Amino acid sequence: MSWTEERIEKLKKLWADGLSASQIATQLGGVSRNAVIGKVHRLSLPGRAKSSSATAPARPKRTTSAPKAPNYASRAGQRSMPRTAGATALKQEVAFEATPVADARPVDDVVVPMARHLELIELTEHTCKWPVGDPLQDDFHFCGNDAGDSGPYCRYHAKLAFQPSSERRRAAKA
DNA sequence: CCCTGATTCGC
DNA sequence: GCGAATCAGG
Repeated sequence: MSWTEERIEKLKKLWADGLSASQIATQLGGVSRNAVIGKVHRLSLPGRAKSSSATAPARPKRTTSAPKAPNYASRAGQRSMPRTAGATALKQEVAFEATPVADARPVDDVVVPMARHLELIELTEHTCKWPVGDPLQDDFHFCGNDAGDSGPYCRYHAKLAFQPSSERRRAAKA
């Protein structure tokens, strides 16, 4: 995909909201987190403030014109990207109010890539059991994405549920 | 292991 | 301009 005006706007918004590059990439769809970061740089958007390092610490620079055998066995086979299974895009374009108030987000689907909208009875031991919506509401459902074998949640929700990571506590509402 | 952003550079 | 590969760090 290419960087259309709309997609760039979305990128700016999400980046400004403090979402991680991978999360932005997931929501935009069709791009990797690297693409997002690369774009952020090209747009000259302010990156994440780093204490002092990470920026200009005399790097060895990558070996130019060198075969550089990529013998990174530990890095092989673990790309990330197509987490979207034909899911519908979020209702992004819609609400784009000019309200200066920044605390009126739905919270629940702000960072959720997609959901299979499974009902309780449809859950299996491999479906993400992350609840979406209000259990007291009729439209309550579960994420339902593959939760693998290491937990009750899919990768994203496992992150949101556990470890506050290090950065952004915003989106990770209780 | 998972993740984060930052940088370089071939395309 | 784009983004994969890579690096550096949590």
